[in-house]
Amino acid sequence: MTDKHLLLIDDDIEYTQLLSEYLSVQGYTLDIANDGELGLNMATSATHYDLILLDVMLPKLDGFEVLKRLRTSHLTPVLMLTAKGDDYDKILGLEIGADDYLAKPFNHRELSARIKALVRRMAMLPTNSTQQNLKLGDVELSPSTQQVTCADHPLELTGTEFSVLQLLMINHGKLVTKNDISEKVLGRKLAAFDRSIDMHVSNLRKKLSTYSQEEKIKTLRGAGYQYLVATC
Amino acid sequence: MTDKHLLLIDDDIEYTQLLSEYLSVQGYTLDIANDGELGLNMATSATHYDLILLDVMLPKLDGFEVLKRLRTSHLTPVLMLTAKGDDYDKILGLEIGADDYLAKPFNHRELSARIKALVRRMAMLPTNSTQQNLKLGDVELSPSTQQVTCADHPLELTGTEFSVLQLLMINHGKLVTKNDISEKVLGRKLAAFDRSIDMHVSNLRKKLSTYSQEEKIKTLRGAGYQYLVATC
DNA sequence: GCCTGCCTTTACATAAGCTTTACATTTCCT
DNA sequence: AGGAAATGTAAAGCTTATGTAAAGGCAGGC
Repeated sequence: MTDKHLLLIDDDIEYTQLLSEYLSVQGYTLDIANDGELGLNMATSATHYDLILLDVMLPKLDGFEVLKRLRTSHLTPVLMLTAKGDDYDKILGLEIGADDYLAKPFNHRELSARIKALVRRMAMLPTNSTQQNLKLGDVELSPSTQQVTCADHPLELTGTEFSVLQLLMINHGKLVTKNDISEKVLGRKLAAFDRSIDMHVSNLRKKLSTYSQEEKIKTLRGAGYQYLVATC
Repeated sequence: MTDKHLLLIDDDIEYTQLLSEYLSVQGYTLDIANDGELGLNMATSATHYDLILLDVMLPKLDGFEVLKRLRTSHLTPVLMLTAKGDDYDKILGLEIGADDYLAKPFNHRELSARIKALVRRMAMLPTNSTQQNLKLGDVELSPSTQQVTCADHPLELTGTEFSVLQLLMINHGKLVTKNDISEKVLGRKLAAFDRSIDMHVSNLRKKLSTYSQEEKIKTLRGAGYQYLVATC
């Protein structure tokens, strides 16, 4: 039913077996790593995990260290587990980027409920990563080369224009508020009377219109902008 | 620094005062509701909350009920609090849509860490994604795309019209007073002889009637308006 | 130091849409 | 029925958001 892919990093082999069975029944696919090093490798591999269950006490690389290193490159949600009921541990874990924390021994149904809650919430995130190539209608955007083409003609975009277009394309069909654009692209809150975003959008439209007639960026007055999905 | 807006729903006034102070220092803006009904109202008002802290034991409407009703229209993250350490409660809360659960008495720093973790994760979402899509009869409303369709035909609504319709649809079957509409949509009290709401409703009706005959918005004279539930 | 490119600000025209006005119509009360 | 109050709505008025050209400013490169 759920078909979500989880990674469990825990050195207690008996325990992992048990959890594995329990979570399989719930409809999750579960991979297991019995030490921190392997766990980190798997977590950062090409395999996409929807959620990582991470024990704190681990051989080779402890849970905090795994989390810290994972967070340098990945935003995968992490639920930490620990034998200690130590508050300090909890707080530290959450501070350095864990999404939830559960002290052993825990009720399996609580674990299951917390997993479900996290997965449910994560499903709301836009699926596209910022690394992915995007193609919508006659517009193609390639993050690796910073290149955008419209009807096969390359466009000369500035870095900011590129980022704005990318954000709009990732969220195509959806409203993207000016404040979101400002925060994500310019790294600052939208101030009153700040017209920068309008200008970048205006410039984008001008460049996009060079090789294509159809309107691509729609204004939602009082709200923001929206990249129109191809109607064909 | 954070500047995040939280809503605390808890009837223990002393306790809320304390938490309020504590969280203010952390840089959060905190609104407080001392009963479930008020809390639900505030949570569904035009004010956007980044996170709701919800006690289970509440006068008028208990925490579970508040959460259930909130979730019919909003996906705002909720952290539940409870005096009981009851696992069953926790699981129930998480099942019906809470994002986290903390048993009282808790370490303030743990609360703070969990809030931070949730807010951090939620910051990755587009702003308007915390509102549910609504569908009643042949009318569909989608906050993320700011799109309303009637019998599968898209309607061109203004921002205000959209918000009025959303409010009416959220409270379908119930009376929504003009003052409520004015406060939640326009952000101001309804003044005498103010006909704005009437006009917005009038325009809405006109647009809705384009593709559908049945009356959708009923006038309750002297009181307000009501979105009629589909009779089929 | 001086380009050069790009982001931001300024300024103004324009358009969108919210509010007000005015009047017709309906409802309710006595 | 008569009248007051509330509502429906077209149209005018007004406020504000937006589009965009042009000027200003800032930083990196040569």
